[in-house]
Amino acid sequence: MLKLGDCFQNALNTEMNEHLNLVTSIKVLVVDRKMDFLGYVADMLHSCSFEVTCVDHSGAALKLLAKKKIKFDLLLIDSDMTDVDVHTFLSLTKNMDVLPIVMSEQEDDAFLFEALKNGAFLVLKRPLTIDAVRHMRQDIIRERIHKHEKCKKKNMVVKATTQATPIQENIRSGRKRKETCGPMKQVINKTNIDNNLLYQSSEEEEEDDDDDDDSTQKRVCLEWTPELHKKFLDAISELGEGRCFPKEILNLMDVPGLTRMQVASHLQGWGNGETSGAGAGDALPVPFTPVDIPNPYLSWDNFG
DNA sequence: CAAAGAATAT
DNA sequence: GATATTCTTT
Repeated sequence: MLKLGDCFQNALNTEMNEHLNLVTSIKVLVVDRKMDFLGYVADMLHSCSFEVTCVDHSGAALKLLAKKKIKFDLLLIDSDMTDVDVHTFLSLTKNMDVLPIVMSEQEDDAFLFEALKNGAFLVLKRPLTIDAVRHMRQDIIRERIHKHEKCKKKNMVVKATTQATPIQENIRSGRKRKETCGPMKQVINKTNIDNNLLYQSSEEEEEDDDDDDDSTQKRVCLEWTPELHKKFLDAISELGEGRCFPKEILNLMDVPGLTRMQVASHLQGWGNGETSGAGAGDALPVPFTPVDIPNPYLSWDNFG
């Protein structure tokens, strides 16, 4: 027997579950090279019911973020990392779906500005206080609420538009890819991030790559910021424009977390454009000195 | 097999 | 249009 009140109760329950989902299992990745501080921060985060993963250098952090095995809400980075400059690190995480928060000893505006410009959500003074952590938690929850509401709206729109269409199962346009029979390409990459991982707390979170809460997970992709691009150019000019291979560029750039593929892709895209021409619209005032470019066909137009 | 480079896909 | 991913060649 269904009483009128039950419906109401159900609605209330689902709403409560919704809220519960939005305020629990907030995952944070902490990056700090100092172990003791890492422990201190982790404890504090735990006490505010965060799920904490700690890492002692940025390379490990970038790998974890790129793998997307765990969907981190928050990235807490110490400003003085040995392996890479914070601002570079920030720009690397720009398009990943996390809120980056920088912990810093410094308080000057120059630093603050640079960090914020590079995508930091907040810059906090060290040592972290419990209050700051509580605030961070609220930031995340607010973020989640906004996302959730956007999602709900989107779903409603989708439902409305696809009302009467039969479920056309993915006949992807164009040619079919990899329909070849034979051993599936299921090479499990043995990534050894565990070497760099100090510890992972909370449960062992083994969700497959289905979307957990919020549907579409944003595709992460690297943004080639001017800083990164400068490193790239420096590497190339050091190698000589003639023979510069992605792997060597990668090594020379020495940016943790950057992959050879990404460099290759950038090289391809960059190479298609103007290669150090007579400065049509070069965005960067990089003192790029081309080394032995064979250019026997200088424009004859110059001679009338 | 690994890496580069070209061709596509997102 | 920028970046990623896949395919083909080296």
